[in-house]
Amino acid sequence: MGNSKLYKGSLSTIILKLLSETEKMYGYEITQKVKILSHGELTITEGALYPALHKLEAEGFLEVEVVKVDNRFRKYYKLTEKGATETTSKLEELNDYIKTMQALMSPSFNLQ
Amino acid sequence: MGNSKLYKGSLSTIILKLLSETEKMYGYEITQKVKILSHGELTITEGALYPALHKLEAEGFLEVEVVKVDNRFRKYYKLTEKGATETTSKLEELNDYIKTMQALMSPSFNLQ
DNA sequence: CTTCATGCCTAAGAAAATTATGTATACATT
DNA sequence: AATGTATACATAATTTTCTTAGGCATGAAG
Repeated sequence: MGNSKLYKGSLSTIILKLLSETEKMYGYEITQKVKILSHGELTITEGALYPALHKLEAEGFLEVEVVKVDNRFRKYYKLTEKGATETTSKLEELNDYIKTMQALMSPSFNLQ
Repeated sequence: MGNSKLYKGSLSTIILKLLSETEKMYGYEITQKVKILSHGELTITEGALYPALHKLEAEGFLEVEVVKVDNRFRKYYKLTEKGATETTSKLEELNDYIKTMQALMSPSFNLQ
């Protein structure tokens, strides 16, 4: 377990998708959720996550709300409208990629 | 067409898989085959392909045979034994990744 | 004689990870 | 009291792997 490789380019799609379902989440929560949903197959490193969140925010896809909980602060992220649109297009892109890869991996299904 | 994004990390898997089916191929041939199999969805740029081929060769996964055809030379690549093993593990890795992504993208299927 | 297809190549730069830290709180264990 | 683990944020250096943009050469078609 814990060894499914993260293909570069898919992290932002994962973040957006999770936020399209949970309204608002903070970074650490995202890493835990990914572990659970992937049954321990995928670990999001913090060195990848936080820069990705900051970039999505800078692009206007996420907005932040800082909340103090138990004397610790959390930065909750949620989708903007622009971010919701982006999520749709990222998901489509991922599905296209998976279809394309399956076509390449199963060439016998593609003889015309 | 021609806009399916190449997720970083998948190119070597594509090359290995194609070579596991066609015995020997040269670079240009690989770019054309990918276009056909992906129905024009995916274009492998030469700037990505040739360095990737050289790396796979350096790692001992491919071996080269230079052939002169029509006064032009071609570099045919074929899998080594080590390369065949690597292909199997790369394909498994890709399948795991796709399964994991589908789990993340369809969380309703993952409630325990 | 210019363009397109075939066929190889590399260099500069960007994108997006990994790896390795650093900071801080709080709780449990030794 | 000291250490480790979990929570929670962050950045810096490095590596991997692309994209973009070019170069070189042959041969056919226009």
